[in-house]
Amino acid sequence: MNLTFRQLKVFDVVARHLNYTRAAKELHLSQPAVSMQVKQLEEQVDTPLIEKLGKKLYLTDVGHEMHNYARSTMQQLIDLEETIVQMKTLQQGHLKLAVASTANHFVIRMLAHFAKIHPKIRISLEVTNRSSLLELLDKNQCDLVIMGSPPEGHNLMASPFLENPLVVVTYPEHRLTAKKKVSLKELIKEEFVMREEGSGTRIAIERFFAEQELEFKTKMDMSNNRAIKHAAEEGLGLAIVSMHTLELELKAKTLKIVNVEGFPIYRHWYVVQREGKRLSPIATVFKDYIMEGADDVIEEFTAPLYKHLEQSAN
Amino acid sequence: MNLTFRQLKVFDVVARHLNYTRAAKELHLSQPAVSMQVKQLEEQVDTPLIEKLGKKLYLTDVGHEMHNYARSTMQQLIDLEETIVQMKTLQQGHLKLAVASTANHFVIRMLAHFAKIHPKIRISLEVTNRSSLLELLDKNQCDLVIMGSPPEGHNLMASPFLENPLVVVTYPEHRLTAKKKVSLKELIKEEFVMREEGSGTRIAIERFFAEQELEFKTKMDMSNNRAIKHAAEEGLGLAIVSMHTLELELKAKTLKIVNVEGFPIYRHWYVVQREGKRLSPIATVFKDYIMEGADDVIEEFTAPLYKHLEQSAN
DNA sequence: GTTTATCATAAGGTTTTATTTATATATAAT
DNA sequence: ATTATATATAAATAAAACCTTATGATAAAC
Repeated sequence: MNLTFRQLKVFDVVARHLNYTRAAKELHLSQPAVSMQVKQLEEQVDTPLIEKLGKKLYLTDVGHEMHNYARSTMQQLIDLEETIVQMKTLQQGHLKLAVASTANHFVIRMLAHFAKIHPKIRISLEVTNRSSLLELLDKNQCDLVIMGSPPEGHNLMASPFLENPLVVVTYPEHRLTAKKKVSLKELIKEEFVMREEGSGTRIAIERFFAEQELEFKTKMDMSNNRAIKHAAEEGLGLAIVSMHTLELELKAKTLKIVNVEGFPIYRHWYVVQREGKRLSPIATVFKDYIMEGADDVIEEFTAPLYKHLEQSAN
Repeated sequence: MNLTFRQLKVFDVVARHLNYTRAAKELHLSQPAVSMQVKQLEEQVDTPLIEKLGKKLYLTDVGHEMHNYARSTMQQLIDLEETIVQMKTLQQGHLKLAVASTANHFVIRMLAHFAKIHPKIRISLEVTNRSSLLELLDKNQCDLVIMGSPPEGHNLMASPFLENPLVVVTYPEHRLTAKKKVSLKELIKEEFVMREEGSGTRIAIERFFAEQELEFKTKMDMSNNRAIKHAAEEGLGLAIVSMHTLELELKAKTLKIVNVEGFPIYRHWYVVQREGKRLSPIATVFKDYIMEGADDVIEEFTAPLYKHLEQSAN
């Protein structure tokens, strides 16, 4: 059976009017054109759909079935069109994000704002570690990833959108917090609580010390950023973390920034996507938002943090 | 937007495989043919449906929507086809009936009429005794059975559709036929020609006399209704039979109804089907016909009979 | 009986569609 | 760097779909 939408469309009009001539007028066609469409449809199902008694037309039983089908299918098509338009105009859509756990906190802030601007958009957010992020990108299971130090050469396109200061922190009573300036030599006498090898933060820190031709002592390493901060609070060692993860701890004064020479280490946060990937409309908009439109929200978030940074230098 | 079913069909296969080459194989087409169908579909909605990252294909969001639509519409089309085939079988179907021999005569009248309404229907009619009827039903070898007193608890569904008067008959010159009213006491002095034990008619008669706490004398019993009537004509005894079997004999005046107190015994004719059996379309139609549409034919058949009944009372 | 309205049929032509082969391009694997 | 695999593009063509005009047929209305 090989129907055409044209046949269904024409048949629908005929079935509504039960009159070929008037149907032809509605369709701006000649009457035979209409008759032929119906006839072809009847040939497809090998059954009469319309029956002529005297001068009047009637739908046969099969004709009624066909009419139902035609209307249903055409309505679904209209719905589909609507959905597509909505997706195109961002009144609908699904934004699939994944973020590094260290970025979680401030990304959620941005998302809260973004969601208000686009209330009908559905958002999925996956918070996970570096390797899972890369896997998600590879499998095309998310639109965009936000992370600290994207690897190169993975067919990825990374755009920095915000500086990401790494700072040294410890519990407030630590003797170094009282100092106006701590030299690197002094610093490396301390023991550190670190992110695991291979993590973005760890790589950045290793590179930094390597450039200074210094080595640091790792007391513990763990993969959870919150656990690291907690360890620092408990005095297990100094921690080097993104300042953006410290909002709560600085406010509650459970941690304090140590003003070390050469710190903060300025890295960046990146929006990452697969090279060649055509972003969905909503993903495009979100990326633009991150790169340009979210300044206010970011400012609001980072300003208090930078204040703490200034304080540590006084 | 002017899609074609072809595009949807091809797109569905591609969406399932996410691989043009394999889709082409399934469709017995060249690979470019497939690519082009998809491309045309994309042009229709003016949005990419499939995206290629590296060597792998993925559906876009809109692609997913389209895929849903395609599958839904095609499934509906399959359903429609099925429905149409079923409807068509109404015009080429096969109605398999079985009737109790006593019902034979008037059922054939109905069938003659029904066959005129549905000229392309093939009809099988089996006329047989009660136990064979039940066996046919049990083996699902017929659609419907028409009989007098369906047994209960055999997973059967029986619908009464016509009253079935049992009357006492004998040859016209019998002394009882002259009487205006014959009492039951008088009746049981007579000898009877009966249907065999276990037959529907016999069961009904036995029940009737048991309720009256009377006993009747069986001179002969036989399984053939026509033989019973013949025996009654020959004066071997009174017969109690369904009035519906008497059309010829009453007309030819070879038998006459005796007006006995409490007679006729009103039983019913039933259409019987296996419980849970999905009747074929044509069987459904025939059952509807019996239950409602055949009134005229039945009336035409029974009216003369009831006249004979009235006469016997005068 | 004639007219009118309506559908069916036929012939003809234009456009669109479906498909193939051949070839180019791109990616991943070796 | 080369090869193998998959998709994209182009050109050609055969088939079909679609529509029109002209005409025939039928039933109801006048």
